[in-house]
Amino acid sequence: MPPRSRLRMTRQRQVILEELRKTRSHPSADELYEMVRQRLPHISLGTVYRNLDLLARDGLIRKLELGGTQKRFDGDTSGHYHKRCLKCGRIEDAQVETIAAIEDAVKEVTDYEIIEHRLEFIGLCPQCAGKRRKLDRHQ
Amino acid sequence: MPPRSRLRMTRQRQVILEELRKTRSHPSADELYEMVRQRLPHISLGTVYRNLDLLARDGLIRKLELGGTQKRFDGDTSGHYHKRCLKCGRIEDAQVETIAAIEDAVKEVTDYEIIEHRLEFIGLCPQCAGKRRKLDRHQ
DNA sequence: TTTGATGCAAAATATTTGCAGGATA
DNA sequence: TATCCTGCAAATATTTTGCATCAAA
Repeated sequence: MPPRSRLRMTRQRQVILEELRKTRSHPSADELYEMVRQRLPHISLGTVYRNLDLLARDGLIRKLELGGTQKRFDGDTSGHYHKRCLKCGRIEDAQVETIAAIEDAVKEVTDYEIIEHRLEFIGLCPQCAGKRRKLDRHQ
Repeated sequence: MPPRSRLRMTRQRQVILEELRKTRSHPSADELYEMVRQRLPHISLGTVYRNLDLLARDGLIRKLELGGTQKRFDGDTSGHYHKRCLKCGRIEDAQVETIAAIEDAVKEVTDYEIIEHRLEFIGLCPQCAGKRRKLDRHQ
């Protein structure tokens, strides 16, 4: 039997996990740091980074490696896709079913051992698309 | 008519473009810097970064925002997917057709203006998978 | 010539880590 | 009580930028 997780459920870890699960905004480490600081004013950013990494390794959360300069985190570990706004960087869940069969074609032709896949839709969120249209009209 | 690109084809820019198109390895900025330095020993890393950004904006190359800490660059701008090794970080092209229809379902239910999608297959490359199997056997 | 581009170095961003003291199981 | 964890600060890693000079068109 594989060794159980050795993670202690410290106050900091618990609050980080709760705050991340409470939001749908896929926050970056420093955004989450600000959220957590409302409840634990003395927590350090280093602790947030360390815990996000440990929680992700443990499968309790997901570390997202999408566009932008910062990594983002997702409290929802169920398989799902994301959509991302090119202009404001917002990331939301895509409301479509995951496609299990999508890996089949690759598995047939590749020498890789495929473990999972990631699908991301890229475009403009309603707000940013609206702004752009207005600008287009006037320019 | 949209304004033509204002990019001057400097020696540095040209060599960066050539070296990137010459490889299939999706190099990071500093890897490309080393490659380019073989031909232009005095080029600076800042110039490489600046040019990669400009060339990507201009659509001559692609900036890849995949896993890992560094951004990677692709001289092949045709639509294609990638596979990535979890262990060594290698990124290769996935030899499967792109699925144009994949955006249809999202477009139906989303308020986003979808421009493109990105699909990535994640797993272990043959070398790393092989190593792992060997380790498994002996441990 | 005009104006975008370069090299250099410093700055900005994002993340990781060493360490001494503290908390969890 | 044995470890694992935390806060703090320093260290890394990656990318961007100001500026004087250079070079493409």
